[in-house]
Amino acid sequence: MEKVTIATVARRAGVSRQTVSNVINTPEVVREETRERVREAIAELGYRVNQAARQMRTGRSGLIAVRIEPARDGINGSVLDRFLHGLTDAAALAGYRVMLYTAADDAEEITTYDDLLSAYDLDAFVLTSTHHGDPRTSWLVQRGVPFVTFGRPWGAPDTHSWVDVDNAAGTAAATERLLSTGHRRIGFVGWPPGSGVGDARRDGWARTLAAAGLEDDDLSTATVDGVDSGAAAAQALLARPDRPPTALVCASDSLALGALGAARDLGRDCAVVGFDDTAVARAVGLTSVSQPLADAAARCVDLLAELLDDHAPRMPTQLLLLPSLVLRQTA
Amino acid sequence: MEKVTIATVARRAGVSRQTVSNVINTPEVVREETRERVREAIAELGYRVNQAARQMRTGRSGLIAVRIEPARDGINGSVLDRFLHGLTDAAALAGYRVMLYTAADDAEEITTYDDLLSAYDLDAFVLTSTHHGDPRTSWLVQRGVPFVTFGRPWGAPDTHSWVDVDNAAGTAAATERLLSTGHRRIGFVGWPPGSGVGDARRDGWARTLAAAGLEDDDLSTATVDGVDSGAAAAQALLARPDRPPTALVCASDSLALGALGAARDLGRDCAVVGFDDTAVARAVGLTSVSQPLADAAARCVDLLAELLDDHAPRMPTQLLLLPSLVLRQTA
DNA sequence: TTGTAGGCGTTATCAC
DNA sequence: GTGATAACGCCTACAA
Repeated sequence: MEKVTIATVARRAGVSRQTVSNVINTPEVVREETRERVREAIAELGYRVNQAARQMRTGRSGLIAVRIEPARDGINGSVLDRFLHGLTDAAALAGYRVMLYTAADDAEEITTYDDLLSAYDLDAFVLTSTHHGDPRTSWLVQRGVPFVTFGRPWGAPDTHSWVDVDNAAGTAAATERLLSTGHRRIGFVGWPPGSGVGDARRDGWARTLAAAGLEDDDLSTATVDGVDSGAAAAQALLARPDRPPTALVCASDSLALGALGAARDLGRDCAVVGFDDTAVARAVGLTSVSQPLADAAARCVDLLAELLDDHAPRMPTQLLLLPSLVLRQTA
Repeated sequence: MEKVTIATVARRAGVSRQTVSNVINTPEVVREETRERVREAIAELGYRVNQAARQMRTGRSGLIAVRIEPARDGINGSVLDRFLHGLTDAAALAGYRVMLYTAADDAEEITTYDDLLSAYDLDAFVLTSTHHGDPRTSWLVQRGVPFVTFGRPWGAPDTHSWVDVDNAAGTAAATERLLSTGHRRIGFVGWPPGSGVGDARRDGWARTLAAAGLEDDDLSTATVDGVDSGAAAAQALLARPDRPPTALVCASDSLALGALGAARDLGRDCAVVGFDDTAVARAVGLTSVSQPLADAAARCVDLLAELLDDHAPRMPTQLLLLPSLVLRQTA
């Protein structure tokens, strides 16, 4: 089986190479009859455009790069993986492929951008885990590299397109659910202030309680993420002598799992809601807020496709997606 | 900043383009003095080879493809993700990049091979989740596409290189641990026979008990994977009127988590060991067998590098890696 | 609407 | 040991 090039197709269809190229890239410019003939030849021969050759001419590779992170504490790491899967799917549909890279920190990641860009002519990047003072976005903006972030640019101006999940809406929904099932003293176990995501999750809880006239800052506690620290924090809240909470909204499934254990140890009946709908939540029947990760990934690809779709540079677009509450046994 | 090509470097170093190419690809053929001069020029200009151009000439892209699967039941899905991370790292070290693709089934995956191969000139594939009667390997062998599998070719002859983890050794270690802590009636909660992995995990348990003169087939039960089914299976075992087991080895963390719950519900003290050391195991303090995934990934890259390293086609290599037992509270 | 001519950056071949 | 030349497959002018 010889290599099938545009020339093979041209010969088979009795046209020039250029016409074949036109059929592929700008079909509207070719007469219908010719177009059909060429298409048949393409199908018969099983011709596929050679990306490398196309890339040489156009400077575009059809490749999108995204960083795969080590599964941090593991329990919440699966979020990125689900996003990755969605991204690969959506990208394939739009005619792109996903390339992976790793990096230990922001600086190393920037070095990798440089590498990837000059060696592979990457079309775009998808950044995850954005944070305050993120040096990656400014680096990319400065060189005019197309990119989208999954996660808003915390503290920085909205100069690029991004997709994010409305974390506050998630904890708000959780809190409302608890209110609707009769709870009146609803606590919150969250992270130390300063992380955009963590603050938003706390806000959703606080805002909802305030709207119900039930706000009480004493019901909120902050700690580093983890099962043990979640247990300790919940224990402190539940052991209060005066009117302890009967339900807890948690900033992560790890914290929620700890809270669940603390309640059990104290022999207390306490409703608990986690965040991220991880495998752990599914396994232990924990009610949890679920991020629409496949959807978020698809939107990232949409925005990227828009960015890469030649034509005028349009305004950066921001998308805030709503999470959903997965009801299980704990709330 | 102009595009830096091999010609720019050649001009700067005062040599021809070909000499620069030689310095990059076959340095030993260039005189040391010249080589140094060229290397300096490369560094000064920040030159990088253009993969697309190289690929056009050599037909090799420096890309390895691997399939990313949906996080199946989720609880065990993280295994693939950890492998993926290791693969990306190891590949980068060896000068390769990892490209992702998805596929709903084997047939679709084979179609994707065809696509990827003809459009992107992929250098090789890494297959995971091998199974009995896997059509993918024969397809690849037939066309001479280099590949390595993570998972042995169940039932098929060893015609290609693979890396796998010795599942039986994992459950054997778990069983030995339980024996050494005084348990004598050790049960097994596994999957229905027929899956290579599941059968191997059962074998390790059975073999170890037999060696201790304690074999008892009645202590083994099989069920589909999942927390609930694990709970049911463990419950059946533990509720036996005559000498029920005091410890359980499980084929997965999901099953183990179920077993843990069943024991608690029955008010029974029962040691439990899971398999795969997932986030859930870490979260609930479950002792579990851990696969050396980063190592496995690195070995896959080693084998691939060997395969791609020009020269004579050498014998396929098979690597069986030993898992380790992560001790936590449950055993 | 279709065809022809060049060139993208690299490496293989073959002189020098 | 080094340099000139051609070719990989495609796309973008421009000419017909």
